[in-house]
Amino acid sequence: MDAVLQALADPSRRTVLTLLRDGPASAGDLAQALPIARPGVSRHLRVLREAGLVEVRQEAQRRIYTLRPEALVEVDDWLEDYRALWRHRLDALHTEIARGKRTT
Amino acid sequence: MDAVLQALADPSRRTVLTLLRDGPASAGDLAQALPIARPGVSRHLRVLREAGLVEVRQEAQRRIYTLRPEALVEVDDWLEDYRALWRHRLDALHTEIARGKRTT
DNA sequence: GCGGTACGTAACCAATCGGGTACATTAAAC
DNA sequence: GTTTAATGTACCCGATTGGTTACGTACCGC
Repeated sequence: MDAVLQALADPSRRTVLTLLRDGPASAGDLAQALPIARPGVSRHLRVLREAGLVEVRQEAQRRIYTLRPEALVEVDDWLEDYRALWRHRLDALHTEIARGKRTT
Repeated sequence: MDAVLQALADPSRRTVLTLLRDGPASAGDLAQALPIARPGVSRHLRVLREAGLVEVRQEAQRRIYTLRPEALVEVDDWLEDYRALWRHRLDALHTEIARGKRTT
């Protein structure tokens, strides 16, 4: 969980995930799609891999990266504890509007 | 969105959110529950506030922080694009694995 | 007023991060 | 075996982070 949220904090890494949603891609392809040089992308990919968000397979000299969306289930589960709260809050808000009241 | 994920990357800040799930708390209370000194907590609270994850109200000398779980809806929405993917993956693991195609 | 309490902010510092360039490595092609 | 392509790693460097202590500020009780 920690590693996943850490990985998601960086915009470049989130872009990589977005790109991989369209299908697997090589490190070079990903680097070309980003505004940073290849070694930088390589390090981002390492972080994503260690967080379990992508997996890699070797294909000749290329390393093909694939999205592992299951890793995001951790985040989904973490959110679960808050979902009830924000739903309750939105409900309460609607109720207050309906009744014309305010709290606190 | 960016600010929210940035805020969530730090474990101390996530702990603050967890604490606030039990109800509003003063900055001092939160600091006492964390292994870091009050000024550090103050800065964490600032980050959380600027991300919209908490809100403050003044009560005499104390500043009472309240969770704003709605801010997490952003993350929930961001996850949405991936949810379909991981469900599909879990659902049809055996059939989809054979997919080795890609475009150049 | 004056002192104490509860904060936030400023200044500082060590550590980490995210970028770059240069080099190492691996596999294919010849 | 030498060359070329693809990619990771090592190293450096400036910026940011997360923690500290010291200080400033607002509020209450006296």
